[in-house]
Amino acid sequence: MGKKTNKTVEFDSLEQEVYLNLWRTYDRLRALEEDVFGPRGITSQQYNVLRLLAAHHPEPVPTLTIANRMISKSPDITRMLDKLEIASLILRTRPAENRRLVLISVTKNGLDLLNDIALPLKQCHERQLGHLNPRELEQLASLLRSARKPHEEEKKLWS
Amino acid sequence: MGKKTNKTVEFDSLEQEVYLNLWRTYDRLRALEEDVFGPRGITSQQYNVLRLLAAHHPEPVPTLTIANRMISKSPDITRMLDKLEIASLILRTRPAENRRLVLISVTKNGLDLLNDIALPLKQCHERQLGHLNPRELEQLASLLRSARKPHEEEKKLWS
DNA sequence: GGACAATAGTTGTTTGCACAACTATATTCT
DNA sequence: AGAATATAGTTGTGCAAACAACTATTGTCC
Repeated sequence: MGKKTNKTVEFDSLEQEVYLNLWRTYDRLRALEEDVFGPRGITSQQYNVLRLLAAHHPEPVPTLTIANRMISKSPDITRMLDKLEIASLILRTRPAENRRLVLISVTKNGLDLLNDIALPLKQCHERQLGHLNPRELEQLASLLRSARKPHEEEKKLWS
Repeated sequence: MGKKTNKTVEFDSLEQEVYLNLWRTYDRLRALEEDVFGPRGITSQQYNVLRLLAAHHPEPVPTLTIANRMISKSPDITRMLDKLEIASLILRTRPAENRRLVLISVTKNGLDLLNDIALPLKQCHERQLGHLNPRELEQLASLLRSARKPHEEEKKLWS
């Protein structure tokens, strides 16, 4: 009784164990990424949007296409793009042919930011996962893909 | 040029690929869990706190010990416990021996909620990951543990 | 035993996320 | 051509997370 117990919380199932490990691991690695993005005044979601736009550059991309390709879906896409526009990292245009669309393109500023962040980010990824060998990394990526496969909506092919 | 390109965003490194897969997979599976917790007016963080308290029950646990064992660290522990206390799922006491501490214990209500949620949650985990076989699940859990190992502070042994 | 430091929580503030309701534009169907 | 429907974004609101500054209590050490 009086003894300071250090009981561990057992898992209820193997599936739960995997899920909690997934959560914890994501959380730990995310914290490292935030050390890269935070000081540069950008979130990792915003970075991924810029990355997507750069991949399509110089073609612009409609707002909701971006939203659908985001890793973590954000109904807040408008306000997020607002911030990127204020920082003049992106540009919005409303084409005359279809005035419902708002087309987004990355600016020179945006491309420069991507460029500046590339090396520190690569180093961050190295710190995050560089201790695993390529075989383990491939295996992990593959298992993660299988894990979420039944839960992916088609058409939403991010990255 | 005029052609509707459907360019995919390439990964800059294997590590980045794994990290983005981790993020996406976590996000997809989390959405499923929220379907279980949301309607019951509890978050998965709160659930994990109750689970921790139940594992120690009837011994109470100090506030910051809980905070340190949480999967995703929350500086917001006080306000989170406020909500659990209002829902009378936990109880707070300030021991006379050390009045800095606030000891938390789970109530009958809290234990009942855990009980009610156990089956639907188990079914959710089954939906999340039941399509992987036990060998794959073990392998995934193991790779996830290795992945975050260098980033775990000792002493913060969650679960 | 009184100043200083360490421990344990709390509160303030800002930003991000989620859900839903809303506006504007284009397409379809009779 | 005009009503109904579908598409594309935007805005309102409430809740949760992140970071830092603050209070209260206890322990340490001349």
